[in-house]
Amino acid sequence: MEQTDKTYSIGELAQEFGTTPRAIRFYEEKKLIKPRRNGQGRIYGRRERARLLLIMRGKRLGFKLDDIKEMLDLYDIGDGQESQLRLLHVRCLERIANLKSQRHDIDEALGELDESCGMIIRYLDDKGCDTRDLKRAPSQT
Amino acid sequence: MEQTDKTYSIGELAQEFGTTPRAIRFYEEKKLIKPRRNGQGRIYGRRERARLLLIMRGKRLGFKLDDIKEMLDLYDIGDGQESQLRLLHVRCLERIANLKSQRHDIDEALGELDESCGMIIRYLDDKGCDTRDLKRAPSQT
DNA sequence: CTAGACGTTAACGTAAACGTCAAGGTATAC
DNA sequence: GTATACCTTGACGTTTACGTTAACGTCTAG
Repeated sequence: MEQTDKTYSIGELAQEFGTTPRAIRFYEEKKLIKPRRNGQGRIYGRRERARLLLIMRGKRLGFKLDDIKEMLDLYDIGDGQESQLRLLHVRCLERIANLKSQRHDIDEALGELDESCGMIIRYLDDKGCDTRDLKRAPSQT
Repeated sequence: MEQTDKTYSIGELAQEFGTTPRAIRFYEEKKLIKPRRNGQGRIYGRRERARLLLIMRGKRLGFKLDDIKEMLDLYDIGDGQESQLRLLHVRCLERIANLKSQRHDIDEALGELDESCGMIIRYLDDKGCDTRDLKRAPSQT
């Protein structure tokens, strides 16, 4: 029989997820997690670990903690699933639209910046300055 | 002879640049602009208007006010120009790298989000739910 | 016994760019 | 005179996700 009830300390989880104890306590303060208690100490089980995983993922995707909390809460009720998944789907679409808009803004800014660089170089060239060093590393990445 | 010394009130400039008087005063507080005074009233001339233009442009490009201030200050000294333009060039390159990195993060998030949407739909499909409405508007924009 | 390593709560600090009062001056229109 | 619109300074509020003390408890090694 395997031990299926492994538990973790706050420090362990922090390391595992590349964050800090402070952050994890913060999530608790924000009601995203609710670990068991051993007196004053916190004990995290598989369930809490899983939630943390979802939290970190949500953060990577750029959701706010409030949004993540909403999703987790839905997941918790876990009954009618369908409407919950639909809401999740909506949230994802919203986020996608948001990100696409951001990417668009970034592309525009990149365009302007590229122009600016060009203008600067041309200006310096005209003045007879040495601009060879500025011409390295064009637009890549 | 044309009147080459047109002046503006704070409200006029705010409107023209699609911002608010509060914001413009804030830029002053941050030493980005220094309008003349008529007693307690602020008077903006062409020079100030031009600076505001640069500020708004800087903001569009995602520079922080501190960075913008640095650039404006350089522009002000306006003597050795060359080293100043070089610094400006560096700032632009930095910003470009930054934005490209951001865009990369966004693309990754978009990938994950797209997957998520797919998973949700497949899951609901499997459960025999009607997902036709979720399938509209795929990935465009 | 004592030092370390880890944990705890509580509460204030931080960054960025303004928003939002409060409380009043000034100038124009009627 | 008075209503109206625009201006002023000053100062605290907002948002988000924690960081950073302070001051103290707990457990294990030596």
